[in-house]
This record gives sequence, structure tokens and C-alpha cells, in this order.
Amino acid sequence: MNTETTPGPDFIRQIVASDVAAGKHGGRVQTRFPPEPNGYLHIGHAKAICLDFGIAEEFGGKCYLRFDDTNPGKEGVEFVEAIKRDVHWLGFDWEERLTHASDYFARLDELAIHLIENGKAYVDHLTPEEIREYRGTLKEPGRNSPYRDRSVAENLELYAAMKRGRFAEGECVLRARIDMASPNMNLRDPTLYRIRKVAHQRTGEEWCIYPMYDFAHTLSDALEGTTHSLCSLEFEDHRPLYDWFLDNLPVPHRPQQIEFSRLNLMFTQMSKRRLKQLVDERWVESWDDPRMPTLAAFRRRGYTPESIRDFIRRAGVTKKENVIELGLLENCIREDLNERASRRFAVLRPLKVVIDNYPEDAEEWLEAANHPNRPELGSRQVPFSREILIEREDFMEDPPKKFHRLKPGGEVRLRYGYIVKCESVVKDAAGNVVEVRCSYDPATRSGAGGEARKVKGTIHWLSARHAARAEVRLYDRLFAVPYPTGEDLREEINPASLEIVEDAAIEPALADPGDERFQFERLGYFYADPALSKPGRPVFNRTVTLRDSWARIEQQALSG
RNA sequence: UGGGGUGUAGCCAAGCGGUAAGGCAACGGGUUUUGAUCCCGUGAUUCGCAGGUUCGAAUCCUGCCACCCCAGCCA
Repeated sequence: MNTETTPGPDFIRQIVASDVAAGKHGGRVQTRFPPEPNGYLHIGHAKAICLDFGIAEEFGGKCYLRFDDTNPGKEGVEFVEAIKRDVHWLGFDWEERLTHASDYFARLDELAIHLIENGKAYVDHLTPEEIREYRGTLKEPGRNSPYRDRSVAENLELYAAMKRGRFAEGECVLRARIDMASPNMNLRDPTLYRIRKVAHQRTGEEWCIYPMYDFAHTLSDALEGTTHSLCSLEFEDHRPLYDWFLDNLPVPHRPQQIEFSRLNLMFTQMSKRRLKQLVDERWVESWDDPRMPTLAAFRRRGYTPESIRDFIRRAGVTKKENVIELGLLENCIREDLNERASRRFAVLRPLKVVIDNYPEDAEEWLEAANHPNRPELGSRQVPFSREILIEREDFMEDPPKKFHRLKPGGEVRLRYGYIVKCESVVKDAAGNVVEVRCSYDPATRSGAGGEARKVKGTIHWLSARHAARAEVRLYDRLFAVPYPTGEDLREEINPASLEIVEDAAIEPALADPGDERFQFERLGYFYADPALSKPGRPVFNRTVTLRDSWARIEQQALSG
């Protein structure tokens, strides 16, 4: 299916391949996906996951799932559980390689002491504000802290005191002693440890000092044996610091950091902070609301993990900032579902059609293929009777040119059934069409040679008295603007991102859909919401619409 | 003249000195009992711009321009 166009190796795979060929790291490949458990994984993370796990797999290496849990208070187990579930769902397995930065706290502490002993770290009693002032600006160098030249002995003692809880939060920090005049801000004596007197989800009260990202991350990589440490572009500036730690500490491995650009999607906000805000301010129902770009949301909406991986593969890996069109993602899920989803009938907004020349209490069961191009998927029987339901949109009293559906005096084929002709319409007091009267041609029954006569249009339908009912949720993009900043949600949010159809009609075979994905013919792909559905009363999420070239033609027909 | 990056079609993206892959979108046409699927066809005299080197440059050099990231005791 997805093998016809496999892109050549991206620049990272090229580097890894040449490292392996050169015998670097003993020919070993090891990566890691290091999420901070402070939110849900989104489709941007899927890129990192596919890269980290994918590269390890392709080169016969290993990938670790390592939680970067260095900031207790912002992190929690509910997020680690969600992250584990999402990585598994996407199709990757860390096996026994589940670690946490906190697993290394004791080693990190030793390494911090090593830096102090070598005069490369010091305890700084400047206030946070003072540290900022002393750091200088982008264009001016910083100044040395007055505490920068404390003796090794004094630093050792002060650091031990920090660790014992003798200082209050914010009173002092441990800093690397590098270069306050460096043009790279990350090298202006970065903070290594800060005091946090809160319980950690895993280490409890054991520590009251916690390592900062650069220190913990670099050394976790080195301690764990990472060979290729892949991360996004904003850490490019951190690489000199990453390397500084490796140069100045006795570590067993020397990983290499390689940066790539994050994945961005049009009409989508990917920042974790904004996603959290969407949830907290109730713009959406939850982190897994099907309109969200989280993996949990895509799962609930009916996306397959295969389609997400295919999307990531097609999007590519470079260092260029990019914003990918929604169309590519939609194409990926349509392509996957077109191949695998069984077809069914559902009528979202029913309009009653009475077939006057069809016997009052007759009924027959017509054979309908589960997949038009895959006979091996079999068929099901759909009931037909005198009163049927069709889509309101499929009837127009005064249609534009090229309208191939039902209109006064016109004919359409009822898919897998008969050709019917509209004889008259019934209207209510307000002039709305409430019922359509048709006649049918018994000779045109599907199967039995009834294909002989051709008509322009074919529409889906349901026998009125046999139809079951369901709630159907139709989703549109969450943001109305192509490049949302997330700064003013009131302005940017699409007010019509969710449309709930309370009482759609569905064919009997759909009343208990289970975990299967379906195409509702001519409408799109649908998946029963695992959280909202009840036995006999499913709630279907529309995963994605079908491509709709009529929509364009209709526009032209109406405007031209 | 802070530092670090990036510029190839509407959106992605190959290309690594030998004469611009591919995907998505768009647009034509064919098949079709889903206006779906499927099939076939159509795009860059040009690679941010300007010079230079070379028999030959998207690829090398110089200059310029545009955009992104960095001043958390976040990651």
C-alpha cells in the first residue's frame, strides 16, 4: 500500500548510516524519546517518536522511552500513563527500556560534585532577578556573579547544605562556571540545580534539589548509552553546552545531538501550553476531544496509527521550518480507510420518500457489497420497503445545472436497489418539502440484470421502518485561521468545529459497530466513539469526509 | 558586524559540480450503481537575490536580503 514511494533517507538517517559504516560507537545505534510528563502527546511528537523508534529499528538498535521528570509539580503520573498508551498505540515498543531522568538523580549528584571539585561549578546566592541582570543581553556580555570565585571547599559545603534543605527555594542555585561573556547565552554559567521543596512523583521527598534540563538530559543520554540524541531545532544553541558537559565530566558514552525541525500543521496549534489552555478554558471537552491534535484525540476520532505514521513519513525530516497542509494528513487517513473500511448506509438528515407503486407491507432484502473494489470482504443484506429515507441534500426542488440527484420529474438509482422517479412533493405550511412521492421501476432492481438502464445519479437510502438511530458528530478544523498564534482564541477558534447530529438514521447492521471503522457511503469515514457510545445507541465520530468534487462544481454552478 | 539556523512549485521534499526525483494540492481526460475509489495526462529554462570560479553551478566562493531560535531557578 504505502510502499510505492519510499522517500530516500533523510539527513539524520544519512548521518546514522555513515556513523554505523565508520564503526562509530562500535557500530551501535541507540536513541531515546524523552517526553516531559506534563501534557498529552500530539502529532508533532509523533514525528519525534517515529524518528527515534524508527531509526533504532532500522539500524538494529534500541530506543528508550525516558521520562524527563526533573520538574516536580508540573508533572504527573496521569500524563506518563497517557504517554505510554499513545506510544504503544502508534505502534512502538520500548520493551524493558522504560527509564526516567529521576533514575539518575544519584549519579547526577555525583557528577555535580565532580564539577564543583574541579572548580567548574559553584553555588550562587544571587536572587533570580539578579541572575537575570548579571546575565547581560543578547548583544552585551554578562558579568560574573560575586559568588563565582568561592573556593571548592566552600562550594562543596554549600551544595551539601542545599541538598540537606538548609536553604529556601530561590535562595541559591548551583551553576556551571563557563563564560559570562559568551555570545551563546546558554554558556553564561547555566543553572544546574535549583531548590524545589515539593514531592516528586517517583522519588518523593528524597530530594529537595532538582537538576535542570541541560544537565539532566545530556547526562541521562550519556549514562544510558544514547548514540544519537535527536531533538528539535530550538536546542541547536544548547549543543555547545551539551558537548561541554561531555567534555568536562567522566561519562561512559559520548552521544551526538542532532536537531531537526518540528512538525507544524496548518489550522492547528501545537504548543503544549496552548493545548492545555484549550482544555482548561473549556474550548474543547478534554485532551482527547476529537478536534485536538493529540494522539489520543486522533485515536478517538478514528485515525489509524498506520495513517499517522504514513503522514509523518511523507512529511519528511529536515532542518527547515515547515507548516504542512491539512490535506496531506487527510489524504493519508482516506487512503488507509478507503482500503480497509467496510461500507454502510447512514442518512444524517433524513427526508421521507414514499414509493407509491411499491406494495404497502412488502419488504425485501437487497444485497449490498461491503467494499466495491474488494469482493473478498463480502456483503450484507439491507432492507427495502415502501417508505425510505434519503439525505435532504439529495433532493432539490429547483436544482442548479449538473445536479445528478433527485429533482421533480427526475430519476435516480437507489444504490443496490431500484431506479425511482420523483412524481411530486409534499410541503408543510411554511413551504418546506417534508416528503417526496416517487414511483419505482421494478425492472431495474440491482443484480437481476437491472443494471441495463443507466441514470446519472446514485444515492444512498434507508428503509424508514427498519432504520436504527445514532448520534453523529461532525468535526471541522478547530481553528479558523491557517496560522493560529493561540494568542486570542476568541478570534482564532472556529465556532463551527463541532456539529452534533442527534438523530441520524443508520442501517440495522450499524447499531452495534464495536471497534470497526466504516465508510458511510457518500458521507465519509466514521468510528464509534469508545467513550460516548452505549449498547444499541452508538455515537459516531466522523473521522474525515470523502473527497467532494461536487462541492466545487456546485460552487461554480451557483456562482456562474 | 551578538550567537545559532534556514531559504528548490501553493504545501512538503529529493538533489552532495554533469544539465531540476517524488508526494500532497490544483487543473484536464477516461472508467464507475459512492460526484468516492481507480487510471491517464499537465507544471521550475530554473533552485532567496547579485556577482565570481568552472567547459559545466541548485550544488564551490564572495557579498547582500528574508525568515526562525536564544536573555526560565521550564523543557
